[in-house]
Amino acid sequence: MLKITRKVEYALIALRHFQNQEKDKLTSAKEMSKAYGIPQELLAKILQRLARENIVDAVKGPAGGYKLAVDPKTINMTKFFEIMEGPMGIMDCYFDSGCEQLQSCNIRTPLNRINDSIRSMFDNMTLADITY
Amino acid sequence: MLKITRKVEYALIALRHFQNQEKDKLTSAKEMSKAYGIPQELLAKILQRLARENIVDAVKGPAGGYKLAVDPKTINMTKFFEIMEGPMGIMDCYFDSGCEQLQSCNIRTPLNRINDSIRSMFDNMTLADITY
DNA sequence: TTATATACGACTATATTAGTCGTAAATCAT
DNA sequence: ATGATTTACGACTAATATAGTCGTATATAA
Repeated sequence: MLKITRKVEYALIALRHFQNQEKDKLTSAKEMSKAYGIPQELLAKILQRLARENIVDAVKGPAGGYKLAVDPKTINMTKFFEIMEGPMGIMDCYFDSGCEQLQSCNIRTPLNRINDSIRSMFDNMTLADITY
Repeated sequence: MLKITRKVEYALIALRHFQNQEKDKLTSAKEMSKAYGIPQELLAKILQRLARENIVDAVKGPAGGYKLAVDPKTINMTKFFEIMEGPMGIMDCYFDSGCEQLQSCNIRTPLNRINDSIRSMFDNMTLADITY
């Protein structure tokens, strides 16, 4: 119920890590997984996604690793969550239209309002608000 | 990711139903399950919990059913969610202290802030805001 | 006494999330 | 060149959480 996933959690830990780091210092998935007690393969996949989305830069080879590619101020949290997890809504019918009960549903409108509130809260927040 | 559960969803549908209803009119789980396409046993369990919490009154026997017991204005949403689902927090360590990674965790404080924001948003909302 | 309804715990099924594994490709040092 | 190290990525398995079902008991109106 209204929980963020580990995928998001680990991504935030990683991003915050980069911030506490010299600007262009690389950190490998291995180092980081040790430092924070996160399964290495899982963290690796998460860093890979962040790299694909150009939030971090990846450098291959020995002494390779990852570093921040952008200023965290420029990435809003709604976008960030949706990069990591796909559409963010407290109920599926915010995006999906495949709900059988739509006819008889009497709570769609108020839940949409709540949804909008949560989204706008995260819209008005950037990665920097979390990683600083 | 940040989803409400069907348990909560069905509970809200039920409560809204009662509001659109004559004040003391009883509705059985069976009727309601038909009207909204919700599995009867599941809805029944949810109504039973609402009854246990004195949010609705239950009347047994033929022609029995449920009706609102309180003014929805008097129940705040945080409390309501926690009645239905237990502790509400975007991460477990908001309540639990059993996290192995606490030492190295670098995102607890900012996530707590977000959590507080969400909770206070729901604290400032009553059931009536959803069921009207 | 029968039919209907709530009460409730135990159980099963399904979906989501978390984590692992195998393999490929880039890169650096020797 | 070759081996060690690291990213890249999809397929797979494991664990957990959510959704839904079932059996049985109890109350009550007709």
